Amino acid sequence: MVKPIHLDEQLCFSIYKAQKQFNHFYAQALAPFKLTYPQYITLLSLYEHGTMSVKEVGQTLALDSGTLTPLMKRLEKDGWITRKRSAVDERRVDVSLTAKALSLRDEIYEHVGSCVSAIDLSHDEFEAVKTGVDNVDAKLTAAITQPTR
Amino acid sequence: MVKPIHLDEQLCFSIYKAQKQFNHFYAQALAPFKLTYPQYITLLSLYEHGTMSVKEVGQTLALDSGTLTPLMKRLEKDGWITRKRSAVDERRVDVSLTAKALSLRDEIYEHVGSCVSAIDLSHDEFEAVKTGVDNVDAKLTAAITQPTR
DNA sequence: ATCAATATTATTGTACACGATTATTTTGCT
DNA sequence: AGCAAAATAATCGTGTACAATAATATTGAT
Repeated sequence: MVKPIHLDEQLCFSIYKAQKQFNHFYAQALAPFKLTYPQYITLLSLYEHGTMSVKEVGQTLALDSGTLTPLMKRLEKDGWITRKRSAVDERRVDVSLTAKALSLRDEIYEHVGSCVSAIDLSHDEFEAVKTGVDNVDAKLTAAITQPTR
Repeated sequence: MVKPIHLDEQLCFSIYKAQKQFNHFYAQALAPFKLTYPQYITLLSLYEHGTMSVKEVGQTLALDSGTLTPLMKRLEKDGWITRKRSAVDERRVDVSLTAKALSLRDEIYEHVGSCVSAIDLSHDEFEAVKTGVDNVDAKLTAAITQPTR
């Protein structure tokens, strides 16, 4: 007497698909800048907080060095950021935005903003979904750290 | 006069993080079976629909052969599925569940079900979030195929 | 001051994801 | 029948993710 699991009734699957659609959406929106979505949110975090260590960027994005180190190297190669060992603490690598990144900031904001507003989603629904998803994320975090019973 | 973009106010970022948490959650839940989340949903689809071609599986999961071919080979190596060229249409590769997969089905359903119920989420909120996310997914799909204006 | 514990980044290995291309087979048009 | 167009998988290249490990630097307790 086991209840069958139907894929289309799974919240995880809805979120899995929506995340892929967002990726696709941002791939189009960011194409003029030749940025991927993870690269874009890395820049967003740096625009917001200024120069940070790799660790600190990782905390804002929930990513570790295994993901960020190669991603940062690509951003550096494409002239968006610079990476420099901290003189104060030689373990740290400080990541800073280049003049190019700073000068293109408003253009990115404007272009992405116009693409996003093309999604026909009311402010209220946006907020409702975001609150709900954030809550699910929190519940998952609690369920993961906690033993399952 | 460009409005700044704050990462934590972005719905895409909430969904991005929630998807990663689900991945983490299922990695724990599926550890006894040595399955990843994408492998798990592939089995779910096969449990639901029976033998299908790679193309058909791809349609149920929104994945293409570039992802599925190597994933299927791993599932085959681990004894979950068999792959066979269709006799009727030599272009197709039919994917079928093995006796192992069929015999473990209820065990997987039960174990995953108990893990999921450990997430403290009311039925109503579950439905509300899922409906909202599905709607966002649909709006994104419309925004992508449609030109941005 | 010493040295074990800790912190930070980089590296390695495995597994997706997906666009683009290739190889093979089937279908549809004449 | 003959052949261009379409369909299906596989392959290749690039870019995440993340666990585990390694390498180096810092801190803290004695």
